[in-house]
Amino acid sequence: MNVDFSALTTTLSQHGYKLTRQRRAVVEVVAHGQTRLSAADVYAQAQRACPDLGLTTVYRTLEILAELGAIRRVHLDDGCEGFAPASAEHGHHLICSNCKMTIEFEDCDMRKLLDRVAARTGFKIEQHWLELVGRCPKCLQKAAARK
Amino acid sequence: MNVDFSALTTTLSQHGYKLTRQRRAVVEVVAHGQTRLSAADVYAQAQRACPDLGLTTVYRTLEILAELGAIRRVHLDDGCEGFAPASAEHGHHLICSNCKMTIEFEDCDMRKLLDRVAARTGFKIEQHWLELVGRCPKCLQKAAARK
DNA sequence: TTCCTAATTGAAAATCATTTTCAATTAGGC
DNA sequence: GCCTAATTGAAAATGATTTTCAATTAGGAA
Ligand SMILES: [Mn+2]
Ligand SMILES: [Mn+2]
Ligand SMILES: [Zn+2]
Ligand SMILES: [Zn+2]
Repeated sequence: MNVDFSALTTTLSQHGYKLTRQRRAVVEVVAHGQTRLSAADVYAQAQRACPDLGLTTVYRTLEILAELGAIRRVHLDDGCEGFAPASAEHGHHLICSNCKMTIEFEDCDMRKLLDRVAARTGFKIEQHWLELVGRCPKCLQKAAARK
Repeated sequence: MNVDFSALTTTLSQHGYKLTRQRRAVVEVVAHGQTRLSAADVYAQAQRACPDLGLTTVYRTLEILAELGAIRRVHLDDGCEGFAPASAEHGHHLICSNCKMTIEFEDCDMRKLLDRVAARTGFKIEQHWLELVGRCPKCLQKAAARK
């Protein structure tokens, strides 16, 4: 389900990127991330493994990872909420509105919908962008128990 | 298809907001907007009707309009791209990747998709967030003519 | 209409996230 | 181990958005 740490570091070097201590630390955090992560989040977590990490490097590394398709931006109503691990080439994210836990899902059969909108508007649709927000099982359980 | 100017000003005052010259100018621009608009875009256009308009007021007014559901944020891969008029209570946007022309569409029958994801993940899905990107008819035509 | 007041305004300052710059460090091919 | 281009972090720059605050104003009350 999650991005694999060593697969990612391999990908990085295959693309000519050096495997620095800083990049490893960032990849480590991203690969095991269970929620969407802002640059600051990643910075805070990765610094434990790599105290002399700079926020600048976090930004730079996240950009590389996004380019490689290992992470994807996640948005909510009020703006960009950060990045989430992306294992699937074409995946979408499902975010818990309470704890922000984030899951990737792949099947998104929207052909009919897309065809309909294309026919009606005359657009040629190139990409779609879908995000779901809801309550994760844990948060549902907690809410139920509280009553 | 578009948001109605006078309907919007009425809504504003019904919600206790004063109808200032500045707000009228912003609403005017938003109501007739054919593309997604950033605060700076709105500022530039609205200033023609209201030269002493301040950017601060544009931000404040856009926030109110978003609250009232008259506009909706639009995102692209690389971040928040601004606001688009939202006439439908539950609508989504279709954006031309070339000219940024933006159209709202309402039908989004995703029940099956949502049910499937919910069943698989255990999430209780509360909202979905869908955006389509493609080429608008005009841009398609131009591209075809160029060959 | 005129008055009054709370809401609204714009300029300037503050804030906040992100990007750029640049000199020092370092990964990894040789 | 050496060398060099890639990488790094601190600090400065940038750019968008928000806050502050004194002056203005819309619109209800008289
Ligand atoms: Mn999809
Ligand atoms: Mn929908
Ligand atoms: Zn949760
Ligand atoms: Zn177009």
